[in-house]
Amino acid sequence: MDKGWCLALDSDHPINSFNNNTPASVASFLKVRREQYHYNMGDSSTRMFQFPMSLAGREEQPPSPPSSDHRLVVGEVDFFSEDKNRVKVDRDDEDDDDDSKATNVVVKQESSLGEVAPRSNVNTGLHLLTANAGSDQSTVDDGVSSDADQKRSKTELAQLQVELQRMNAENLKLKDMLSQVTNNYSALQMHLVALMQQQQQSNGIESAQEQELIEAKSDEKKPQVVPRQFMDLRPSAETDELSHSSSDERTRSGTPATNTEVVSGRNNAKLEMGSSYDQENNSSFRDGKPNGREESPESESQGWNPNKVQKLNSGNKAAIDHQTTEATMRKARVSVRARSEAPMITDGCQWRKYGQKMAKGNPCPRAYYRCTMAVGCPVRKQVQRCAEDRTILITTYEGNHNHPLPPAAMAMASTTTAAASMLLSGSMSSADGLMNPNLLARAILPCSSSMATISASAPFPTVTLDLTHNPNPLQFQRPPAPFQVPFPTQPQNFASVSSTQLPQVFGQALYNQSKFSGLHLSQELGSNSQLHHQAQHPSQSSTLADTVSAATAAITADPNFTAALAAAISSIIGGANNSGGNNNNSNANNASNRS
DNA sequence: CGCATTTGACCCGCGC
DNA sequence: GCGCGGGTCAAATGCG
Repeated sequence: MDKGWCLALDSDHPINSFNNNTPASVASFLKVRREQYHYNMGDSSTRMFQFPMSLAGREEQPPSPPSSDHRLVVGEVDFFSEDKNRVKVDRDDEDDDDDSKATNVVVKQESSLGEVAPRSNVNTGLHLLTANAGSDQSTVDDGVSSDADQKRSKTELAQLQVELQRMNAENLKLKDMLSQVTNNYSALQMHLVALMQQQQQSNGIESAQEQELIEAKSDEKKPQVVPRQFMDLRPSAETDELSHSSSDERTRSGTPATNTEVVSGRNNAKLEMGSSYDQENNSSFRDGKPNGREESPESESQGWNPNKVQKLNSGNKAAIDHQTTEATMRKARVSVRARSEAPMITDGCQWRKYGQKMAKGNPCPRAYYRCTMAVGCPVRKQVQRCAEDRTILITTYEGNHNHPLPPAAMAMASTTTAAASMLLSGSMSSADGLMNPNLLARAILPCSSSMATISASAPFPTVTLDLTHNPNPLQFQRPPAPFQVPFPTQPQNFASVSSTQLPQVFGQALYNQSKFSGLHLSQELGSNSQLHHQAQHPSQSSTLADTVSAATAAITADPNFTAALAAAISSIIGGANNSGGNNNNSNANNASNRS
């Protein structure tokens, strides 16, 4: 500890370090003072030097006073405690900024506590410490400080304390706001899903028999299914069973409840986490049956309960319904097209290549990667160059990370998750299972719907973000450096965001609906939010974090986004009439083509 | 030696 | 049922 304090001693320690607004920073600041004071005053200052120590010890150090004498002092002068002394000081400071008053209070406490250090000593120490280091030496040499200096230093200290407390209070407020927003968002989501579920039920019924059957099923499923779609993109565990059963069985009443129960333990856990866990849980993308391979005891993911419901509802419906249902059962994918000379875009995650195949219709091989940032992380991606334009790199992401992500990875991860989330949630909505891609795209990318396309023709619901065009032609004329997501570019307005920033903007736009932007502030908060994976590492701040924050701020502040999102939700709710429900995404074809 | 990549084999779904 | 193509596995290989 002491060593640490010594190291913390910085002669140039700026007062404005308090901007960090953390007790730790204050503590370190005070530590410096203590160290200097101790140096100046020698042993006689022992008690007094406990003053700063108590401050520091509160936050970052175990209270281990060198001697018992100091205990009283520690307790009494701890500004972070709720004790009366502190309150008194605060009140005095707030009520009256009079320097002398504040000074008096402090001195009183110290005097009463320690009864040792003469006022001059205390003041001298504070003065020395408060003043810049350069002046310390001179002051020490003089051995005496003026009352004005003493008062000034005391006042400054008091002001800093007040400021600190004010910031703490503000911080708490922000936290409350964040949690409130998160809760509201979750509640809204649940409500929306519930509404859609109801509409599904009412609309999907074609015959009395079917209706009965369906109702029975949906009742069983409701509680579990509904949340899952939003809270967890990952394919429901039921999938496993579903996969086991033949397609014929799917249309039948099947065993949704049973299925759910089978995996309920896992699902519940995930739901409780609120998150993120992986959607795919594992290994394979295919929706096939369970394969005996190592990774997938649990399953492959394919389906969602809503899908089942739909199937039940429209069991004998046309091939279209079947098609859309099938597609929905698979995982949503997010495909990003970007120009890059690099073999792979830098998205902040660690990937391990596990396969490469030649895809039909493209002379360029397709590489398969899986996320290695955590064991068992289900996220995979495929990387392939565009056949037409080899400078375009197509990266397709699947799944959600089941581990915290560094800020650098968060942008893309949140992008994919948000896109998938949007895709799936939107897919529930539209009539005849087809949703308006423009609407969705607009909701996702309010500034340029043309960049996001949705494909139902692909084997998986896929959102494609085309970052190869730039709404603002001037912005994309950057050298063909390896594509990096996101670019730590200068902050810009959301409305004029460059295509290269879209991933992060895109992701954050939705991601932050649940997490809000302040996220960097606390880790604890992250656990609440439902949609996803990532709990950030606050420690890894960087320009990226700043960029993300800037984008987030811009997005949340952008009325267009709000409007677009509202429109999307309205459409989803309103458009559910025809739909059997949940299905997917529709239209535009693109992305992954299975030739 | 450990880890990552390569690459052929295998599994699976789908269409014919 | 067979072939095709996508996706994954895992032994072989390469690299630091």
